[in-house]
Amino acid sequence: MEEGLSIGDVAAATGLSVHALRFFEREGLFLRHIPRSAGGRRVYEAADVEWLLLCNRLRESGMPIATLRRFAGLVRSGPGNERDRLELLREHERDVRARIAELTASLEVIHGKVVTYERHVEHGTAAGLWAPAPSPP
Amino acid sequence: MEEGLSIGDVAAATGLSVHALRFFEREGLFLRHIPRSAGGRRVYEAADVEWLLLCNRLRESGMPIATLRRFAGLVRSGPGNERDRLELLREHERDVRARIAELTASLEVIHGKVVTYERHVEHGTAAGLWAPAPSPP
DNA sequence: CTAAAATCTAGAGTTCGCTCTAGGTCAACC
DNA sequence: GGTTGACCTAGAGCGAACTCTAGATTTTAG
Repeated sequence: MEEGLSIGDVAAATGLSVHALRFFEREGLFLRHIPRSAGGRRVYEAADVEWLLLCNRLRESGMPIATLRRFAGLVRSGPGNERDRLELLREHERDVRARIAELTASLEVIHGKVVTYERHVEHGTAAGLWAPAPSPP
Repeated sequence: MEEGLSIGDVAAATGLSVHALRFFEREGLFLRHIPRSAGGRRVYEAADVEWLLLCNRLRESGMPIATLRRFAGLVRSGPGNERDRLELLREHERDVRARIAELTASLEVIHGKVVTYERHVEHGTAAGLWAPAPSPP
């Protein structure tokens, strides 16, 4: 057992499938070319896993692959473009905040419906319910 | 100009495209069969628009079309299944809260990155930045 | 009356983000 | 040394949710 992680190790460590890892590589989402062993297998390092964990955060928070690729490209091309990286991250932060606000607004509507239905189920009050013939939403 | 809204009116009122409205109909997302005019055109009513606005909220908050179809089916089949509707809505509310929590957690990580880059850009501190050769994330 | 705009149906096409298959090679265990 | 299991490449396939096309009809405006 040498230094270096197999694709299976990385999959286990990141929650990504081996298919997804090969896909990420094709998409140019890594910070470096992943070297191969004598037998042609990918050999990863801990830093790759850390990067992938950040990628997971960015993906989970709704960043599209294309944007992630841009960010990876900026990081890959080394120091000097930190302003660009900052701008990209700030924009994503704005998007995430907007998405949270939107979800919170929807949540209030949905919770209102839940409360209405709870009252209906418990007290037989039908006011505010959607129904085809008798009562509306 | 009689009672009844054209598909274009409903598109304008809901923000959905006319294509999407026809698609929604094929998918069984309406609470009733939308009647046609003498010339074969869809004739909607205000209640359809209200339902679509709720659909928009549910869709924006991440409810899949399949679930929306189940909900529409419950409402369509009239009184008697309010417990099922309540359960469906509660489950969705749980999903939305979970999604908000996930986004909030990611937001903290992202905001941390933003702060790190801000410090770097303003003070030349590179600690905590991803870079290929010199400095890691 | 005519030309343009809106609508119709049926079905094909698109985008995103993987996921899976086929047909191998390579490595690890007993 | 053989057989299982992990891995390889290239490329096809998939599910979700629309979106668009084609070709015909209908409505509206001038």
